[in-house]
Amino acid sequence: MKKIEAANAAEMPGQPAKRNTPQKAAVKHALGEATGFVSAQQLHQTLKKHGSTIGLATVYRTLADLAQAGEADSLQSKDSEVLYRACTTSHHHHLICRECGLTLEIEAENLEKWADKVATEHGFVQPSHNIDIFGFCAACQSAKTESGVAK
Amino acid sequence: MKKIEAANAAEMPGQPAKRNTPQKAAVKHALGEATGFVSAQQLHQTLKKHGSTIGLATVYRTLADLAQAGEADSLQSKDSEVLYRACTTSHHHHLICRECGLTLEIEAENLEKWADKVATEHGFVQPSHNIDIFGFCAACQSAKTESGVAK
DNA sequence: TCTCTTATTGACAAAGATTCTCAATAAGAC
DNA sequence: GTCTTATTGAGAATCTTTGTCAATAAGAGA
Repeated sequence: MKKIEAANAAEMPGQPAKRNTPQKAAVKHALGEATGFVSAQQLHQTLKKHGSTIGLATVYRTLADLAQAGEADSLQSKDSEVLYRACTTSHHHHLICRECGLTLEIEAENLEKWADKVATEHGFVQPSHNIDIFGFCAACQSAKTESGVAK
Repeated sequence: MKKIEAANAAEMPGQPAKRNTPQKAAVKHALGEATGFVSAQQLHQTLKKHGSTIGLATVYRTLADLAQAGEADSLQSKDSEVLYRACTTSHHHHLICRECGLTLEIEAENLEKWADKVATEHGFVQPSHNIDIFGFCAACQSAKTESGVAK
């Protein structure tokens, strides 16, 4: 509590200089390893299973940071928990298997334009959108059919 | 606990015959009155304000039923709570104001086709999708500009 | 390399939404 | 009217997520 007026010019206001820690690296790595969307809880379990002593709060904090930095996408599951996934930073959408969680990134330039157009037509500004497609992937589909669980 | 083997043939399996109650009607009515998406908590507050003694659990149960019956649409808010809205049972999407919650129903036939096509192309079956557009409606926009809170 | 500031961490508490439990009530059929 | 049982309300219980705070350690400078 000695230097008060030092950090006033060199840094972004409100961004106090991030530090690289093994915990962040671990979360990032674990997220990259996951095949589809995973919850913070799941990620925490996985990390512990691999010997990490990382705290649950840290996992939440790191995921929130990644999501804000655009390095992860988030999504609400049916069970009211938030799921995360490592992603490219460019804008895109997802095709997600309801059974196994397999996730494909899809692009849809026309869709972006359509969404913006609809918003503008109705007088809305700063439009953003949520577009995700769900279904059963080929593998899960045949697995289901074979076991006779046809709806 | 006397008759055990009676209800085996006449009723749908697992659907024990719904009953009409004033509580259900009240929830349904309150949901219809709301202008945009509302949470179960909000709805419960509203109902209490109007003199109803309905329980919170009942509101949750009723909303879940309505959503399942296709009479209400649900949506996850940023604060990890589920929002509901009375809707037409036909398939549609929403254009939602981030500020005041004003909600417009929009149709997009081409979009439906596109979503199904993308899913099919990647081997996915039984496709469904989540498409919602957010933005600031004209009213909220001008309110913001006038108060000088331009981003 | 050593020191110093302070961002970050981990353990736990706390908040908040949703679900569960269960005795009491009342809808609908006979 | 009677009876069965779906439904209700109140509160407990559960679950996810966020906040708190002392202890730790990353990174810059000496």
